[in-house]
Amino acid sequence: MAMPEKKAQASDTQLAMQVVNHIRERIEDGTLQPGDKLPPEREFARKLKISRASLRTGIGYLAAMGVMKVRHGVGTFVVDGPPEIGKSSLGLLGALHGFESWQMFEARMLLEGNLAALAAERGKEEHFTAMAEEVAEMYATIDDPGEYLIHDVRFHRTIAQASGNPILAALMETISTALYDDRRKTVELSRGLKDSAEKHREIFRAIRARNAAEARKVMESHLQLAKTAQEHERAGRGRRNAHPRTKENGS
Amino acid sequence: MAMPEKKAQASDTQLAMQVVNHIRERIEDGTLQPGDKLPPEREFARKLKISRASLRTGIGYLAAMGVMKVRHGVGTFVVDGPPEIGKSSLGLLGALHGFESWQMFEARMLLEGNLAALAAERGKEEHFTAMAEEVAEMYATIDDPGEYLIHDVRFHRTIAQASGNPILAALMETISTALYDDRRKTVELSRGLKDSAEKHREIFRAIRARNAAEARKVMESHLQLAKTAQEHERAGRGRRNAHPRTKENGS
DNA sequence: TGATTTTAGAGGTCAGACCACTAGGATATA
DNA sequence: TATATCCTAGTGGTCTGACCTCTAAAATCA
Repeated sequence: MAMPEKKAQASDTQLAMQVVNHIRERIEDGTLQPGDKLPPEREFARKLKISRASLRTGIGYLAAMGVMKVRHGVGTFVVDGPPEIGKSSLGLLGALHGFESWQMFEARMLLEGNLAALAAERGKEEHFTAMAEEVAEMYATIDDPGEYLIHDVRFHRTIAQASGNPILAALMETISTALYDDRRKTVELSRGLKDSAEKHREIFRAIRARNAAEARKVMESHLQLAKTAQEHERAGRGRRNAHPRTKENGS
Repeated sequence: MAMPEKKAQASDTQLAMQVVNHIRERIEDGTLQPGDKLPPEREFARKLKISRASLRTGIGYLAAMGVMKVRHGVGTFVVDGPPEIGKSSLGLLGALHGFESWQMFEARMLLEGNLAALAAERGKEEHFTAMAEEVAEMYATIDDPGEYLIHDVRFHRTIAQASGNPILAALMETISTALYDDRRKTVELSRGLKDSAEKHREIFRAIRARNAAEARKVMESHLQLAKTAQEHERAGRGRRNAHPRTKENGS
């Protein structure tokens, strides 16, 4: 047990924080596990002796932090899957503080490079097996960019797990997610899937060989390529800078 | 301009997201700047043609992400100060996924080490000046742990800024905040403030000399010391493991 | 058997009354 | 005048309870 106690920062609504703390306790004592479903709002509110509105405020808060997941008409669940710190805040904070693309890439490269190095030092057989599998799948789906990407993501995620540091993994997950949309387009358009698969195999080999320095280096060069590819592609299609927000999120 | 468009992830409430997106646009087009105040809820809700409840849901979401700050009886403001990704989620996610202390330290050390190296490469004169000032202040407040800590934090924050990558800076800020409480106790209890100041000066010198490798190394050894000190101190006072959550968050 | 409709359960939104906090102005007091 | 106290306007916080919408599964029909 570790995380320093971090109770309701000053200024957050009392009742909402009551909900947050209640749930925190349930999580800490193991009553709530990832994937579990919360009681219906009306019932839960009655149990906590607060109004449904307040309960919802608290749940909204948890949802925003990526701890809970609300499904309309179905229920509210404890989030499952890899943790992501600050799930959806990167975009907003980015707009607010003027983050730039190259900074995202730099952050990602730095994190993944180190993740790869740590994975080389601490990875377990099971991780290697999983990585090998994903690499194989990449080769197998080299003609199906959509499928390919799934294994690509899984491969990187496995490395993150193998690093043995879930916090770093979560940070990486956060950044990757933010980069995801663009990356998807890139991968789909670039014919370089074979080269990409090759690169991934190199990374895998370095990690399995427990060569941390090499793992870091290959990983960084891999991401460097992705970055460059994306920049070219981005430069290719005309810029749409008329209005800062062109809501072209179709894809 | 950079951040990939990241519209309402599936499943988030429509109206609340409408608020979020509205504010996002205002931020992106510069209408809303850090520190700005939002209109009163009743008025704002009327303007957006949604109920106050929905508006509040959206604002709560933004507050949870660390983008907005609500002050009871005063108003709602765009957050000022250094960005922090996933402001308050680390603790919850930690409890949920079992993060451990050493992982926090490792993450911090990795981030700050790289931040220091980048600062050495890219820092500007103004940053060096600010750092020098903080170091001087540290020496000056060596007998006042409370004051000392303020400059300590500012010093590290300046390095983060000097790195030129606000995303990495934000990540480090997040982790530091989570570590803050414990760290505070540590610093107060350890008589090593003089050594600490010394260490900070070393870091500063390495950065100003633009010696990235040295900066990283010294920074890491500094944090390593802090970690060790904290562990000793933690071991010193009796453990309280009876109940996983002993709500002794007084102090 | 397979497609369609119904329905129960859960979250989403709303309106409007009332509570609580903050800051600053008005007033009383020394 | 200086200072302490009170009052009040403005703003967020909470509550109630009705009604809307969505999902998934059961019931029904072809």
